[in-house]
Amino acid sequence: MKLLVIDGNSIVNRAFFGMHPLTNKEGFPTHAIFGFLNILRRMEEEVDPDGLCVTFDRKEPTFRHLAYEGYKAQRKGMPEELAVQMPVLKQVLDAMNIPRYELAGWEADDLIGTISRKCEAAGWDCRVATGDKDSLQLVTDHTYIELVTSRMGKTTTKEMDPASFREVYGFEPPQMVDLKALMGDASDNIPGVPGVGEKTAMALLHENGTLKEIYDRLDGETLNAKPGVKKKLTEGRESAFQSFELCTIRCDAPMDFDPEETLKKPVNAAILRELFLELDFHKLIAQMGLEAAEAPVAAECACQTEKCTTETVTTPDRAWELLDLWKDQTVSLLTLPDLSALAVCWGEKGENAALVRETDLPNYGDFLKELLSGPIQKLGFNTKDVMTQALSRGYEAQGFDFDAAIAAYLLSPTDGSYDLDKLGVQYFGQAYPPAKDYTGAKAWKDEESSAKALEAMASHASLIHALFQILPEKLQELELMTVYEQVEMPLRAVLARMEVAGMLVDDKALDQFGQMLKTGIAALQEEIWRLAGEEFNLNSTQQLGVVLFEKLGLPPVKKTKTGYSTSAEVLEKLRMSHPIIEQILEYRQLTKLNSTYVEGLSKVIAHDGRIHTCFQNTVTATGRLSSTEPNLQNIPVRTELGAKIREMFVAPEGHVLVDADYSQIELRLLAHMAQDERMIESFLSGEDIHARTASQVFGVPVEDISSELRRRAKAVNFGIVYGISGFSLAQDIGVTQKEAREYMERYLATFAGVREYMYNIKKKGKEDGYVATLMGRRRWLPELQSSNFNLRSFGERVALNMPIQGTAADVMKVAMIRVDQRLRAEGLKARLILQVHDELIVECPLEEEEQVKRLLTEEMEGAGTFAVPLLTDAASGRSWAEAKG
DNA sequence: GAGCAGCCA
DNA sequence: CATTCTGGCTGCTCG
Repeated sequence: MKLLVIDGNSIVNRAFFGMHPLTNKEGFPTHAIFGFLNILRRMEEEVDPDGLCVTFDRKEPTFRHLAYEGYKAQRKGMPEELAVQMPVLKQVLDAMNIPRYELAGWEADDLIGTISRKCEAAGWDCRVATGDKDSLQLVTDHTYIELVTSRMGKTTTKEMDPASFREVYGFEPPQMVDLKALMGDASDNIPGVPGVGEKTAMALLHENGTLKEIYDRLDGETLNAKPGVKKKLTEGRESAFQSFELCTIRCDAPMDFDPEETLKKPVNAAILRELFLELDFHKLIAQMGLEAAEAPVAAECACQTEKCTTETVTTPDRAWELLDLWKDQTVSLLTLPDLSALAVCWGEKGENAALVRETDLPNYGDFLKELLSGPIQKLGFNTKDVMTQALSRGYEAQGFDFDAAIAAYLLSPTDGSYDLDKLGVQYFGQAYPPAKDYTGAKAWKDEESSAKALEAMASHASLIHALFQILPEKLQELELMTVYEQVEMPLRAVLARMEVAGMLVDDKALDQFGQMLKTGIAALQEEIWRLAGEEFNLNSTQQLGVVLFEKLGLPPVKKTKTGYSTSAEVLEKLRMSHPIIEQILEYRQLTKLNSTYVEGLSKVIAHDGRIHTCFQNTVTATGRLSSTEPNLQNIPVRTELGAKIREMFVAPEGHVLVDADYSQIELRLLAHMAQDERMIESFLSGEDIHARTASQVFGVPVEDISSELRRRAKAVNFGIVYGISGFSLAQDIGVTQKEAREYMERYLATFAGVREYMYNIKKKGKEDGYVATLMGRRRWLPELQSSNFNLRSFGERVALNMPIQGTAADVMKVAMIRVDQRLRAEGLKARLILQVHDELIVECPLEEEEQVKRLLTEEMEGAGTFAVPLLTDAASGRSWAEAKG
């Protein structure tokens, strides 16, 4: 076991003086608290302790002051700005349930010394985070000092164990006291031996070991030192020994301390959230998952609060006995991604756990099939992946009526990941073994780690049980049940079928295309090297920057954090300045296509000749899906050469791909949500929306709109949905900022409903703390409360965009469920194989082509009813390129 | 692993 | 006053 002790005063001082000042919106200074929490969180991550506590000094005089009136005499009290933060910091620590220790008459150092020795006595290791080098005297084999230093706003820590201490100082940790007794310490007003500085002190210590020995030898006239030094020592004797007393950290402070009491406990999320809101620590609220915290959680988790009964199932008899037992109850199930091991929990609180491994149980496959596809009601986690695995084994998983990952995602879609250990802390304030214990690369490498992995799986499975007790209620409260039940849950099976179906690739053609690219790349590289006059790594932006902007002397248009920018945007501006630029742009295009698409895709073609992407349904902040391994949602289309990649995605013999996409779905939803009469009318008229916008905004008849005006209107239309600024619009369409602002102003004057919507949604977002889609999917927006302009502006853009992008995502998901349902109901062989945000692709036999086109159009257009119709374009062909129409 | 670059809706 | 348009994923270099 390991304890992390934070030297409160020392760290808060580092934070206060080492950081740029910060206040909340009322002007109350907050950066000492902010910095302290950052350091605390970082130390916790680095040290990974079992227990955690903080010590503080008190303002009362200590025994040192009483013993020596000069002690720390000239030291000033803390600045007012820092002093006012101390009580709030202590409130925060209390809300985090981190024990803090302070004792009148004693310094924090002494408490740390005492705590460290009591820790060691209890068999614990101790880590002390402090900025104070005096503490180094405490270093032992079981107590290390995490020395925190801050410079230029950056804090770094160095771990000092006995070895590293010796390396730095050349003597043993306790000798720190002797050193300081000799040298003194001006800042603490400790005199030491007047006239003896660091060099002399070090030399004396190296030769004699301790202060006591030095004086013993001085008295016995065996001390090896210059006469001057001996004189100073003789005169400074009393001062030296007094300093020795003052500098010695006491390890016997009168305090009751048991390391057990520092074991991590649940944070009081509700109080902590209040405090953080008050302090404007919105990012911390998000990082610690406190957005939805309202009241302390009542439910508890069996495996953490009481002993789980865990068994390992190794015989078919017992396995089938359990299957029979589970028929009448709801069990929670946690599987490895490849289903090669699983944990099942059952009982009132999930207090019984069964662990099953493919390697341990004969007929594991049959057991798994019965468990997944049989009548047992299951609570799961990432159940779409389980469904995919089941399908690829030839049967359908069913009875998964709860998915803790999806529930947690809907409750807070910006958390990034939903590992069960994280959810345990977030919702129960309890520490769980990390998910890495069973998903990590080395999790099953030997018996010991396997045992650990199984144990972790059992406790996580019981956590799913506990989450089932509270998350549905929260979904209900936050009006997320509709999206959960009507969209996300039924969508899982659709996605699983799509993943298993995959998309056929013409690997021969892909390979040929790659050969062609490689030839082109080699030629371009030679030519670029020739033009540059040297050979260099073209893929290195750094080397390229040197060649372009130093050797060839081209003007560096833009800089990045690390040097010159060589982005396409910059190169485009330099096109006319040097023939090399053209070649580099060409080279970039070819290498991108070859490495990301030709080689990237070739790597993931499965044995069936198809590519099976993985759709992520708990990733995006807006409710969209994402696609990985590979990402099939970013296959090139804009350039002629890039679009060739789409020719490689094909239908099998006798089949065809049908592609349908929504036409301007986001703008249509904006028209609906803003209830903007003019925009609604524009869509109802059925004319080209961008030309129509141009006509309305620029006051020119539609038939007189030039392609340039249309292009600009289109950019404004897109920009509005993203919450664009004049600057970016100007960049986008190549006009001055002034003109861009004029366009926006005219646009908003024309579409007054949109202007009002933009204002209202930001206001509502700020009041409610979140924005939502028409179906109720939410995104929390603490950024809207920020006093930081950039952060707040970001929040405002998101407030505008999320309801639109998110509603479009909801509509598409509903469409997918409907399409899948109808394809199956009508007994067609056609199957959905891909979704690209506003586009669906179905693979079907030739004879179903027309029927599928109609079906797709009907189900997509009928997926929602709004003030304007949803329209789709559908086309078909032998390849994706052809089907795109 | 961070930063850059570039692909998509 | 600076800062500047939403949401994603992958490949490459470099420390």
